[in-house]
Amino acid sequence: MAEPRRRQILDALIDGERPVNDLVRVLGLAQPQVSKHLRVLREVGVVEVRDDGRQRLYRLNGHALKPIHDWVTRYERTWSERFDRLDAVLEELKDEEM
Amino acid sequence: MAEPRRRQILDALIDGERPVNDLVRVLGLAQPQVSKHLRVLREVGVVEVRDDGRQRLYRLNGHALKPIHDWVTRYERTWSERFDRLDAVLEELKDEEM
DNA sequence: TTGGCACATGCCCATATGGGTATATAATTG
DNA sequence: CAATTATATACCCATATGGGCATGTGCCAA
Repeated sequence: MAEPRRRQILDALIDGERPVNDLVRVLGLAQPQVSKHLRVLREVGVVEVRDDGRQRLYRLNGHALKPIHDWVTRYERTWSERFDRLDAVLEELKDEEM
Repeated sequence: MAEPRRRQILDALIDGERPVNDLVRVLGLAQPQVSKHLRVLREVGVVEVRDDGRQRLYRLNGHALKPIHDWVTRYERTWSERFDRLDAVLEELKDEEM
């Protein structure tokens, strides 16, 4: 997922399934390389395939991204103002204990 | 950030700044390698340093993780039930238009 | 059934990456 | 000032990674 190309692929799939050739055009990369990236994404489970005649339609499986989301979210408090009020409250509680 | 060791470092810093040697112990890796990882993290801006005598205290800068968070969050709808109700509403609106 | 698509796989190569060891530098202590 | 501690940097090396090219395989159309 650190790979720019792979993120490009996911971004391209965000609103529906697409055949490989579409992605080849989007990435401006040769077909074999795209297939290779797709293989990796498949193995990680972030995309899924469906055979359709001689095409293979790839689609997202965002579920596989949840762990990443969960991980970064642990750090959200370090930038989000959403937690400022909460922090204040906790601070008050701490004071009351003393 | 794809690097497990680097995530370990961030996890170790999550509740406060720490000198390099602490991280060396946490990672169970030699000091130079840890310093190298820290350098990378520093260059990306996800950690910051502060000199303290002959120690260097590293701390998180979660702000640099926001882009990652924002990116994965775009995919949240593909797994989160949070959007199910919203999807239903949009579906209804669509029907009304017709 | 033969030719042409759409796609996957195998192989090669250059570069990037991460770990290991030795060493340099700055601050501290005696 | 010498020795020691904390950290960074420089090199080296093995492996991983990504792209390019050639080729294999399944499916469809004529």
